[in-house]
Parts: sequence; C-alpha cells; structure tokens
Amino acid sequence: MMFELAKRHGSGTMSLKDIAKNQELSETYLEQLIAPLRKAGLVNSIRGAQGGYELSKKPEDITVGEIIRLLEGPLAPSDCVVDGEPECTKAEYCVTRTIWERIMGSINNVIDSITLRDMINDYYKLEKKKGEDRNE
Amino acid sequence: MMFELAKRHGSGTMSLKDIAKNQELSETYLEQLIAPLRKAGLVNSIRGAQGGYELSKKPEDITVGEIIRLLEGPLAPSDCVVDGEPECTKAEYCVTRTIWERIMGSINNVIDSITLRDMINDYYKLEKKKGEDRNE
DNA sequence: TTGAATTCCTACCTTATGACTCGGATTTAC
DNA sequence: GTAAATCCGAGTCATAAGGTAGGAATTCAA
Repeated sequence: MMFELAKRHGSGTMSLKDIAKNQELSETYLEQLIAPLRKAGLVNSIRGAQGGYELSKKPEDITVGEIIRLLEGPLAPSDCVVDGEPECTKAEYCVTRTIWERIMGSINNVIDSITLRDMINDYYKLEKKKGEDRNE
Repeated sequence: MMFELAKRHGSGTMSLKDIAKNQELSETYLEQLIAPLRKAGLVNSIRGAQGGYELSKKPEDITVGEIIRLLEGPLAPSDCVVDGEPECTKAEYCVTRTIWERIMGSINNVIDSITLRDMINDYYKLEKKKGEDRNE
C-alpha cells in the first residue's frame, strides 16, 4: 500500500478502492492497515467524495523500517529485548538475550536502510529487465 | 537446552529432568523440543535409567542457526522467499521480495556466526563481570 | 528379576496473533 | 441531496506457539 502511494506521490490522492484494485487486497482490510499510518502522520487523508490518501513526506524520507514497526510493533524476536520489560534474572537468559539483540539490530539495520524511493527504483529496474527478457 | 548441554559437554549425559530444573521449564515441553534435535543428529540420547542426552559434536561445531532452523523451520519472513514456493507474478511483490530476502540473509548471517562455544564464552564473561560488580 | 529412572511417541489443549470482514457513522465534492 | 469516500469498533477465522497428558519401551542397579 505504501509503495502504491509512493509511486503516486506528487500527483494527488489515491483512494483505498484504487489501491485495493491494484494490489488485489480488500478495501476493508487496507482500512485497518492505514489507520496507524495515518495516526503516526506518515500519510494524509482527505475525507469525503474524491478524497483519498497521500504520503505526507517524500518517498526518500520514509523508510520501510518506520512502516513495519508501526504495523507490526517493536519487531522483537523475544520479550526480554523489548524496552521497558523487566530484565530477566537468569544468567543463561542473558546469553541468549545478546543473540536476540544482535538479530534485532541486523534486521533494523536492513529495513531502516531502505526507503520507499529505493523500492520505486528497484521496481523500475525490474520492469526494464522484464522488457529486455521478452525481447531475447 | 542446547546451551545447558554444551556447558556439560565432555562430562557425560544429562537428563531432561536436570535441564528442566536448571532452566525452569517443564520436562514434557523439553521432550517436544529435543525430538527434532535428536532426529537431526545434533544430540545423542541414551535410554533407560541413568540415561540422558549429550551433544553429538563439539560446542564449537554447532551453530545457533542450525538449532533455530531445526526448531522453527526455514525462518522466512514471507512465504514467497521459501524455496520451492511458486514465484509470485506481480511486480510489486518482487520488490518487497528482495527486502524479505535481505532481511532473511542478515538474520542467517548473525545466527550462523554464533556457535554454542561462543555462548559459553559469553556466559563466563558475564559471570565474571557480575562478580566484579558485587565487589565495588 | 524386579523396580525405578529415563527416553520415546501420539495426541490433545489453550491462548495469542495475523489476517480479514461487517455494519454503520461521518465528511465532503458535485 | 446524494454518492463517494474516510473513519470507527467490533467480530470472525485459521494457524502457530507453547505447553500438557498418558502411556509404551528401554536400561541400569540393587
């Protein structure tokens, strides 16, 4: 959905109906997904007829990490690495904890380094490659 | 559990009852977990009274990645990156697919680089540090 | 040779979560 | 005024994680 809005960025709003059609997802489902994105200010909404949604910032200023964390929560592989949780007392756990932390760090590293702009670039690269493949 | 067996490595077998006590987990639960590890040959089992389990290889030759994949499956964040699944047809999906692949790669990178020996070393380092903290 | 300790096996239960639907209230362009 | 859209709260459904129960098979040790 955010990719769809990113492609459209700069040319007005897009309704859930259109996104649903493009992505073969139900409108009602997308409604659920976009609520937290709106509340977090990643998208602007315009109500009423001819309304819709648009990114509130440029695609290069929105990372995949922001989006995923908003929709999926802190993305922690284990409770004990979530900030605010009480530290576990057993030494063994702390050993596995450092593993969880390293995993989490590496995931965040990847998703925070990819912006919607990167996805758009990848998309056009893939499209171009497909065209060339067909001509061989 | 595997950490527990690794600490014990070289000094005979260890029963699930002991592991359960040390890790505050139920014996029956551990039974479930160890079955695939045994079938995959990571641990040897000795049945009957005074029986138990032991690692089948040295701690430095068992990675956390092996263990996790055995217990949790291919560890893919999305179906479309699982080997053998039919490729999805929509270009948009392929763009997100490359993201999943990068995430998966980075996770495997981390967990395949950590062996049980590393965990033991970390454990003793933490223990030492705790002792020092108490003396301050 | 008996009994206790232990692994092994199959099946079940419970709870949380992700994915998704439904019905309706509200807003706004035309 | 009405159709097109966003908003909102609740409910459904399938699946998986985490865990339990009961008992059969194996082996040591007294």
